[in-house]
Amino acid sequence: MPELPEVETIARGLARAVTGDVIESIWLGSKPEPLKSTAAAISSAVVSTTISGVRRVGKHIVFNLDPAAGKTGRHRAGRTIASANALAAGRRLAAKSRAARLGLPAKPSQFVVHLGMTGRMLLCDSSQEIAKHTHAILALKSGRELRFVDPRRFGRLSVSREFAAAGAEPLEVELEKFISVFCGRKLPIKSALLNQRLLSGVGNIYADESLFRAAVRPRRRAALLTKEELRRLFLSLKEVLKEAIAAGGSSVSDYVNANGESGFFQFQHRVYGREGEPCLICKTPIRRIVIGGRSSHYCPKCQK
DNA sequence: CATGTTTCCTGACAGC
DNA sequence: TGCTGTCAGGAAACAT
Repeated sequence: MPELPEVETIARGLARAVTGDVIESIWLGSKPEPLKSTAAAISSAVVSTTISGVRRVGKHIVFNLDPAAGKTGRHRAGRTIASANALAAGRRLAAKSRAARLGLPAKPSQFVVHLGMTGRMLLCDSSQEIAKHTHAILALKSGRELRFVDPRRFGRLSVSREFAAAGAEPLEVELEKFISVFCGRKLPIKSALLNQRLLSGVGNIYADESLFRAAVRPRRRAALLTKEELRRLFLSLKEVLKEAIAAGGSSVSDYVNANGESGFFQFQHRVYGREGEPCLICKTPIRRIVIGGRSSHYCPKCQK
């Protein structure tokens, strides 16, 4: 399940690998769920653009697209994508943008990917077999392909002019702002951490891990945490996110980076997925409860 | 508005 | 073996 550290790892890998490459065509699967924008809007925003950068915003991967590539001429006639069986129902779109047709200078745009639970954004050689549950393929001038694969279809694809996350970035937010975000919130601190309007990018694993490090129980009402507890949470969250990024993220279900490699932060989890196992500090069995429909792991002795 | 609940979706796994 | 049922979870939609 990709959260901030996993998406950061993927975005960094993609930035290194595809910045400067040109998107020549896009294929979108027949299942409409992963598309937040219309297929036509995605196609016209994406085709014949140069990828000028890739970055993470919250749990989103944002591709910055420079339309300059569209001016250099028509993109090639599309290569036939293999495995027609699996892909026959899809739409292959390589239409020029409206601006390009009208001879207007096209504006930069952004291709935004949310991986949901099981989404992957893989950089593949075009000769590689197309995996089951592939919902989008971006063909690049270099001959490679960016493929969006998502069995559970909780992931989302969209295009935007200036994508911005609603909540604060946990790695950038300052203490004062962090404290004010939880002010007056009656919901459990665990739920508040997961609320993307408050903070962007924190998911179930790092919510549990940061609460353990801060010695705060997940069910505590956010508004009732002391300033000192919020300060500890603030520091713990930044710390655990940085450590996880350094480890290439956590591979708990099927997360892999853009090159299909696993992370290894799952071996450093102190409470997540450790129900019944001894607390690493006091040996008390780690407890698992459900808060807002999310499994939550904590040490009943260390966390108050 | 704030908060709680349901929904989407498929693979993995337990139990029979 | 193979079926059925349950669970996992991000975030939007819906209900309270």
